[in-house]
Amino acid sequence: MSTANALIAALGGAGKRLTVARRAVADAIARQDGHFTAEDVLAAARSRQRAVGRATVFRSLELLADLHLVERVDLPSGEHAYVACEPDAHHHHVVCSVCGRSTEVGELGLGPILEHIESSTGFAIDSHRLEVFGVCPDCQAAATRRSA
Amino acid sequence: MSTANALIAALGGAGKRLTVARRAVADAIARQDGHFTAEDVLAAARSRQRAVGRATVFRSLELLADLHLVERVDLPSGEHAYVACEPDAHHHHVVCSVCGRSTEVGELGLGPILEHIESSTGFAIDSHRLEVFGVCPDCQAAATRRSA
DNA sequence: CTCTAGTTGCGATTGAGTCTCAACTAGAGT
DNA sequence: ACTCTAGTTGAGACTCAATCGCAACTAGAG
Repeated sequence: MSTANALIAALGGAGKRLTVARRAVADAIARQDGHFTAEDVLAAARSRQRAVGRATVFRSLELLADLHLVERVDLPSGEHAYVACEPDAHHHHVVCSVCGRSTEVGELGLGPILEHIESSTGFAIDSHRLEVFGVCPDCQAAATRRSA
Repeated sequence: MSTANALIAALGGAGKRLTVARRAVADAIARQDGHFTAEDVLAAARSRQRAVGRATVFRSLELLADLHLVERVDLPSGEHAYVACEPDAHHHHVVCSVCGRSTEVGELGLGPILEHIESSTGFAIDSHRLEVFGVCPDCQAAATRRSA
């Protein structure tokens, strides 16, 4: 599972200790498909006989979020979830509202739009969040099949 | 306070009863400047001797959100807040991270971007949320003054 | 004025997320 | 390999927003 290793390596690179608990969290995240909640990670770690304390999961998630290895997403339902993501470029997530899987999309020319907002409102914009929700190809196909 | 009346009128138009509790909630929302949390509304109603039950505030907020009279915003801190907004056009909010005041900005050519996402990912997009955080002109001025 | 479905609000409950603090350990130093 | 210590962990108590159940209430139709 290279993703878990990538997470772990990144932690090390940030001068953080590579503890067993963090490896367990990284591992749990790596095998999540799509978005996941803190509880998911907690349960995943627990079910793989490497239980991790609730507090630790939250702390690790916060740590990973700081390093931009995971990103926090607020689902339309109001739930707080996370998605693993590439740390490099600025990007956004498209979340499937049926299966929860998420896909990254790169920066897409939001820049000019933000500039426009800055100049028209006078705000000094320092962050933004674009969350897109829809139905992924798989679920669309499944839906079509079902209704046919 | 025309905003409160607008909210109330809209409720009536949607076939909902115009109860005292709802008027109180509408009133509380109308005098909020910027975003507010459910607790703010609760406290506001309470302090104006027209106390409203906690549950009722949440129900009313949900109702107003359904009618697009308020919109739910997730602050970077993870807090759930609401902002009053015009029900008409599609628009987004720019929230000041210092004072919390929010400004509406209209639709800004996000359409093409979403289409691009649809075609490149195959997702059938049904909703999106753009939240922009920055510092409003007033707070920028205040900050400049302080550091000068 | 009456009737009743839509609403309300109290209080209990849930549950995510935080905090405390003693015990533990990764990894640098020797 | 052994030691030392600051960073880290975890159990569980705790907080507090948010939800629920249900009996009482009331807006508004008839």
